[in-house]
Amino acid sequence: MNLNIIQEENKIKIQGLKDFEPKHIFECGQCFRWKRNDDDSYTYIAKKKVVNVKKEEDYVIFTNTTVEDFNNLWCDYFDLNRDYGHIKEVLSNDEILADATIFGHGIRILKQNPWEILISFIISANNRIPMIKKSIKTLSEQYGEYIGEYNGEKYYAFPTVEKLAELKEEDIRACYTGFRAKYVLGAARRILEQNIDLYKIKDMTTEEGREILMKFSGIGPKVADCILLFSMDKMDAFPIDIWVKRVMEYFYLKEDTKLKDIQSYATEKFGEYAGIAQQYLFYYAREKNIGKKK
DNA sequence: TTTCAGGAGTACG
DNA sequence: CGTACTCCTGAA
Repeated sequence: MNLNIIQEENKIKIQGLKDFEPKHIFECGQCFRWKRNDDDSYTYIAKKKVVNVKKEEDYVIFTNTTVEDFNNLWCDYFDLNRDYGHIKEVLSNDEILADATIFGHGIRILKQNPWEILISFIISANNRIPMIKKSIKTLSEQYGEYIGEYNGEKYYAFPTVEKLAELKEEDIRACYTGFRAKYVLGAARRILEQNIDLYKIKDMTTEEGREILMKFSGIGPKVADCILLFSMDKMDAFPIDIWVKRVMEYFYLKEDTKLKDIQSYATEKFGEYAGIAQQYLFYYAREKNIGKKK
């Protein structure tokens, strides 16, 4: 992408960034820690940095960062080297996706941290987004490293594997994780004790990765696919949550289709971009309340 | 005011 | 395959 980067004090303005809409990116179900501010900007912490992102007309403004960090960190994090325009064009051969990609035109898949995503999506099981956010926020505030303040809000890193592994189940339960506390603790201890390198899963096939992840107690097919898609570059992983199930049944399949059958239908239809299609469909379904019974 | 249904994937029977 | 798990929201 040909970008024009303008540096101003502690912020940089990027001109010509296509297919980038903060609301679409942060509210399509892939992340839980970006905080929406009153001015429609979003603030977040990653790699021990707090950054604020805002769209203003043709500019995307990154505040509290440098050109260096943008190039080394955020460029990759926001998947800026992937041509979403092309992907949308391919997906638009399907009539439904043609609509969904227009509706969520600024969606990008963030390249998030595998450990944080693994725990976050264990917490997401059978849970609602506001509660998931609350759990992760509390866990970070209690057990993560303090990084800094932005706009009056304190920001903490996500707790390390070691830190979570040494806690008691009640400590984790106190962070509103409910029955998932034992899964969170179990995952941390298992990774530590068996010296599991989550980054190695990136080099495996999606199928192999899914198999490994599902060996964790608390990780089923949906959570495994979220981890693969959101932190391991597996763009063909197709997580089926209640919204995706609804939207797939509403537009393509009959009611009460088995998850396995939805899965294989999506793989066949959307192929290597199934995961990206999933994001457009999820956002479309959730914002428009599609398929939900009254 | 209090009560209770609704919502969400996974483990386990 | 059916059922329990957890706890906040919002309607009754």
